Amino acid sequence: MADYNHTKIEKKWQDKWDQDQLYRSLIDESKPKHYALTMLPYPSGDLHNGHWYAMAPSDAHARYMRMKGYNVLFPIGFDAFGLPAENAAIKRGVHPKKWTYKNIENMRRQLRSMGAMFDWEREVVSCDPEYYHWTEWFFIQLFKHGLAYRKMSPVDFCPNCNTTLAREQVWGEDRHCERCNTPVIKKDLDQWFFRTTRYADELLDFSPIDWPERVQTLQTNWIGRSEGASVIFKTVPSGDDEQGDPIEIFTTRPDTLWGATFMVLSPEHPLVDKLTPDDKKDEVEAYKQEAARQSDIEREATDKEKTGVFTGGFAINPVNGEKIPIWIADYVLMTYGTGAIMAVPAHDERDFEFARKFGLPIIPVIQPEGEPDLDGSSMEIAYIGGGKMINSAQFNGTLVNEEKGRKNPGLSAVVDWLEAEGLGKEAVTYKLRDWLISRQRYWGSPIPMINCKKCGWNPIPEDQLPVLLPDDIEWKPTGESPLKLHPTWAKTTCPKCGGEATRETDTMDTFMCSSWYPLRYLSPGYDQGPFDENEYNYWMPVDTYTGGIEHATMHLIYVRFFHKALRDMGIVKGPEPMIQLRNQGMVLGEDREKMSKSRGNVVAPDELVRTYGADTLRAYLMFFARWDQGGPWDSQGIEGTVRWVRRVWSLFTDQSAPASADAETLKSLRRKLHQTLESVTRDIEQFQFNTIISSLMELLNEMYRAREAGAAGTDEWNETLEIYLKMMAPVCPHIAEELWALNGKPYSIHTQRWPEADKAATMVDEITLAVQVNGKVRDHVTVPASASDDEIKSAVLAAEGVQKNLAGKEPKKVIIIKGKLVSVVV
RNA sequence: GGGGACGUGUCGGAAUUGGCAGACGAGCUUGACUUAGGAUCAAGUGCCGUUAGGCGUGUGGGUUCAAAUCCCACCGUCCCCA
Repeated sequence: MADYNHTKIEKKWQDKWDQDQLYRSLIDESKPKHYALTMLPYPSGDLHNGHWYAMAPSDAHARYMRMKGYNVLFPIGFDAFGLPAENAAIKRGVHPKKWTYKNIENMRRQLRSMGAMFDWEREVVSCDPEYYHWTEWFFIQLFKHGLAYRKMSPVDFCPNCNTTLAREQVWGEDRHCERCNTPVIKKDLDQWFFRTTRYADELLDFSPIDWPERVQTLQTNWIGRSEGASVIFKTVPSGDDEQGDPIEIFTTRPDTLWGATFMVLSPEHPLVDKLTPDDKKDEVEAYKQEAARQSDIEREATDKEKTGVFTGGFAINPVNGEKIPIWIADYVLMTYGTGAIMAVPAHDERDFEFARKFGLPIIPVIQPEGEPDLDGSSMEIAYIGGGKMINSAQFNGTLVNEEKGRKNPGLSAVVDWLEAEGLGKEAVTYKLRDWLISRQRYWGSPIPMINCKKCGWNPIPEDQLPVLLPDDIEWKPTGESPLKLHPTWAKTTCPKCGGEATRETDTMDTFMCSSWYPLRYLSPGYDQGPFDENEYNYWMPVDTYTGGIEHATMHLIYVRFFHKALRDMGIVKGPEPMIQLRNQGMVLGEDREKMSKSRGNVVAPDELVRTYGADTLRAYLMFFARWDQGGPWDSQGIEGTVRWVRRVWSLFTDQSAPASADAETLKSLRRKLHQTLESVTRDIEQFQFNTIISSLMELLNEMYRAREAGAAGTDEWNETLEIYLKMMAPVCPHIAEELWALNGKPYSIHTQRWPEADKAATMVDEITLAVQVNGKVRDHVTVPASASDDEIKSAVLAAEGVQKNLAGKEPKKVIIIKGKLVSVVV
């Protein structure tokens, strides 16, 4: 038999599968559907090992589902808008469009070399006008339903490059520009937002979906729901009786209102200037400047030395009429709650530190039961726990526990009272913010909006979509959207009054493109809408979604928000777009660092495919680490997988040994086969790819031994060969197909049914039990599988190792774990 | 600072979720074949010990007949925080 030539075999079958449209996925009502989706790549130009690591196992799972009898859709496409294309244009003068499509061309070739079951007829490219037509259309639908709105918002801006920066272009603790290292500043621009916050509560409900606990935790923290109350404080700016603007605060602890001894505003709070008398202005202004320089994480860090400035203004605590000073401090963020807090130093760590540092009064209002009375002047730390309310007028004695929100009796009672008195109301805030989608960029989907001096902002009529990106653009990093500098593009007429008007020149965040791409795969050429209803009804929702966990708080929230918004507009159905989510880990370089060109630790899959073949690379990627954890690449380690594939080849192509095996050999071969089938089936369903390969290796070793014992040619042997290839097919599709054909089986192995394990074959006649005496293994006994507890017990007590260790004593207890071990307690 | 994940041989990892720790593979050692070996095949490989046996899943404690797995404290590593 010929040697294993992976290059020839892989080419041969890829061509044949292509020609036969083996992976074309069409609606087939006679079969259950399975929509398997892997996150679409950004066309950076080179498919890296991370892509293979994500996609090859996903493909194996999709192939398994197909063999299980599902009609499987496993599409692929390109998330093709984005900043790198524009950077290439600025640096090298290549047009983003040209750069992107050239990269896509190369990546298509690389993706094909993987031998995945992608249906290429369904490929989508998000920068195609046929695609972004509908990205724009969705924007208009969101706008029409009040989910898109315009608001002033700060952007990161590099004063040296004179340009707005994306978040990923801002680096380091000091937040500097990636290109020139200048610290960035904030600049306010009018921008478009989507109302993700409207869905905050629904996004917290994961009950309809099977997503990893970790992603649920990340999203829950990101959304950051907290229950409490909003309370209005009146102000007296200069300390006399003159009425100032009221300040609304949000607190999760309204039960501690009586302990509020001062108030803290975020330095950015709009009322700061009004509250500050002239003699304090310089000091306050200086502090504001300083605070603006820091990141939110730094500002919120509780281990940081507290800083702040007294504004000179005062507020009236509405529950007791006390006049309390208003400070500003960087630990209060304008972006959370109302940007203002009441400070209760006795019961909040940060307020406590602040009060101690600046000598502000500390009044305990919660007394822990069974403890000495708290004393504000001698307390060493804030008391956070529950207890009885004190110093709180009519609420004295009310119980406060550690629960949050309404579940806390004291808190609930105070909220009811605040509402009855008109002093405040129950409130919920979220850390989640509305999604800012404007980008001052060229290479993105245009925002299909027109601004008219008379009629304001209106969407472009839908029959005029898509708004096309112009090709003739100049590349100057000016800080403005390149579209703004185009001489004619922005000039248009108002769709309402027909007068002169201008187009929106910002483009959309590319997460907008990826928020709906599963829908476009359904019918990529469809021009009557974003997708064909028939295809939708058959395929959606996505059954299995795979990709990196790094998208947990971005793409994976946006895609859920988007679906829920579309559902409320009647465009899609169901509570969620993706039922099952599984995340792979990351392949690190051999130096255990993240792979990157600058570190020079990148492993190129093209080269590995050339050397070892796609099948071996696929198998090794599944074998070398836990899929959900990832790990460092080991260029030596792949040799084990190389040997395995070669040994498979060699066993299947050389079966010349005679058939003269004894019954026990054949029985145990068959037992191992069906045990392996059970574990491989279980593992593939649980995305535990590494143990699939180990099980197949173990079975192969057993097969070699059985062949040595003369098993070749027997029925059991032939059954083993057939099932072995079927189990191997999802992992190594090419070699499985080749050996299948060489063994004279009907094309294609990939349309075969996944075999069912023969439960009876996995059973053993005799079982060997480990025997423990006082927790230590002292002997083993072999008993018939059908032995009763009494029979096992007498066999165990007769065993030499047990006798020896009992030393004549009577066992107190004998615990029998069926099929495993027996524990004798003396 | 907060939130989360993790810690098993020289290395990657396994352990059917409380039941014989170290499957499978890499590496290493020895041997066979060989002009040759970075090919292939065979045997061995957690630590201590000549054996009997003892010890062993980051450290210390606890629960249990039984703990890598559950609980508590500590140490360490990694990830996330618009």
